[in-house]
Amino acid sequence: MTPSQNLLAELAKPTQAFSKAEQKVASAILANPELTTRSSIARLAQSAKVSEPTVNRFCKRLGATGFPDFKLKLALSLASGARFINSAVAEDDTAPTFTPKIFNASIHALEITRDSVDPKLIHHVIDEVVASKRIYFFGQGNSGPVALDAEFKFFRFNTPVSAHQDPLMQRMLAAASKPGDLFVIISYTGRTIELVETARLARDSLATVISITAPASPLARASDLAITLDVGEDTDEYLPMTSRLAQLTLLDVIATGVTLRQGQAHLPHLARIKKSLTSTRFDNSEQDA
Amino acid sequence: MTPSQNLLAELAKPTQAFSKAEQKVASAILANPELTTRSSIARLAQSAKVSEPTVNRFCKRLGATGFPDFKLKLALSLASGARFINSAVAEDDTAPTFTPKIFNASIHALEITRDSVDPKLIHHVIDEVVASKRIYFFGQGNSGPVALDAEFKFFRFNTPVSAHQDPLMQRMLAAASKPGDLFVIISYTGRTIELVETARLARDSLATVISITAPASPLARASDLAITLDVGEDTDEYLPMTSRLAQLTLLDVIATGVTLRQGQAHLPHLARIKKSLTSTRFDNSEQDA
DNA sequence: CTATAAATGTATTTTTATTACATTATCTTC
DNA sequence: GAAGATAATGTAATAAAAATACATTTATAG
Repeated sequence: MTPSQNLLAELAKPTQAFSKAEQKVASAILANPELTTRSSIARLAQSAKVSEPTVNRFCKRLGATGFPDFKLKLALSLASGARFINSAVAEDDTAPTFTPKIFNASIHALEITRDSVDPKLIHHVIDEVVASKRIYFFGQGNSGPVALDAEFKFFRFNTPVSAHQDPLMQRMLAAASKPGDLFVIISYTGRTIELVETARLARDSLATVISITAPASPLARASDLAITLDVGEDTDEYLPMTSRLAQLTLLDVIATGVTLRQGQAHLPHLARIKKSLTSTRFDNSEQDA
Repeated sequence: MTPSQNLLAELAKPTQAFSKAEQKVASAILANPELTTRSSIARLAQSAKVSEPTVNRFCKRLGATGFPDFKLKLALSLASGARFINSAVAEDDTAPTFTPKIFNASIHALEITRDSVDPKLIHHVIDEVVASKRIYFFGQGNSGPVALDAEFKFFRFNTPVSAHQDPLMQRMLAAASKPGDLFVIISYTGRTIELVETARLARDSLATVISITAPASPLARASDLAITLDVGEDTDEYLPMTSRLAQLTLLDVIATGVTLRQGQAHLPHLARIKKSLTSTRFDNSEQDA
């Protein structure tokens, strides 16, 4: 663990072996870390009621080369992690307070996912997508729109692709599948009975099944490859499903990987698609009152 | 625009009216911004081959109170924005390298949006949602799934809600609308002709139109309230539409705001919805081989 | 060209941070 | 529980860094 990344947490940690004077410094900083990053050593020493060298020693003990370096690291840890400490939405929140909280929660979910995804697995998934002759995206409920979004994204490739939310349709497609078909099943919980059965049907027909779902869930186990997300949510009544964003971004990653794999060969195809949209748009310059 | 948020971009901007000596300072900083945050003014002056006061003036011109403050702001913009400066996906990227790039681009889009959204506007939007008798979410293309996602989200409230992607259906609904109806139109470009016309039809019928779209776009002008997003993308062939994530999160924010506004009154309603889903799921403990 | 203004640099002062060393408190051992 | 040792803290001096005032140069307009 790098001490620079979480200086604030380090300061607040009760297990820290600070001496009396150092304790004072720590609380003075925690009282207003934001201000501290713009203070002089003299000001901080005064507000902590200790001498300046004590502050300096305190900084060095925490891994900084001196006070300025400490301020820098404090500012950085303030910028990254700190905001999340109390980001639960409360009942008395108003627009200015809950708006950043929700954005931060979403950002946090993406950071977690970014740091936990296994690139090797992504690589394998891309292999499967490239090798497939047909792709189906399945999702129900909240994951339905995600599947639909994936359809738009993967439409750029020459492989036929479709998204389905209807359970019966999903079931029929899975039962009628054949080798070379790829099913990408998206489910936050991985416990939707119909989707798990659909996965089994597809695999019985020797199609490939990839899921984006919860770790160690029935769906993950029923798939050939499972990208598992553990964003950990649904606990707070007010905080929304941040997992969709992680799922969407993951699909972006896969689509990008496929694009890169296919190389320049398909760029004309993309250009044609883009061109087909221009007539539906207002010109960038033109006007309407 | 806050100069603190994007110091690096500010430095690199070619339109900046820097004098000769200041130009030197800018390039010296850009050559190694990371090092600059830990340099003294003397060191930077030397490496830029200018005098120390020139550096100091340079800092003040860019909105800092002095050199230390400038370093702080530089460090902050380095912590947030910097990762993205060269995060364009390159043709020789592989899964381990492009995966974090794409996540970072998404995170960046959310950060930008978080910092640019006007909470007052959000407040007004929530007012409209709460006041409405019926809500329609419209989107086409990539924004279609966003509209659909919103439908799921807003379904929790007692107000009837539906999402539509079909242009004809959208048009008919708008034409047949009446006061109390709320149309939320999602469009990244704000230039889709059909959606703009739909917005006008709805307003002609005295319904309310809120759009989530590009600033100063025809759609924004045709709406009662417009939440504008300027994520700035679509330039890189490989990087995906990060704006959808911003749109989705924005809708999360609005939904949360409505939930908070309605208070405890509707919690039983939510509980009933949650309960209705349990029978479709595998039990958390139970198993299947 | 000259007058003027803008830009840059030099030298100085002020502020800030660090170091060396003295003092005080705390702990250990008999 | 007192003497010696050790750690913690503070005082005062020094060094480093930054900002200022002012001089010089360079560009610009008439």
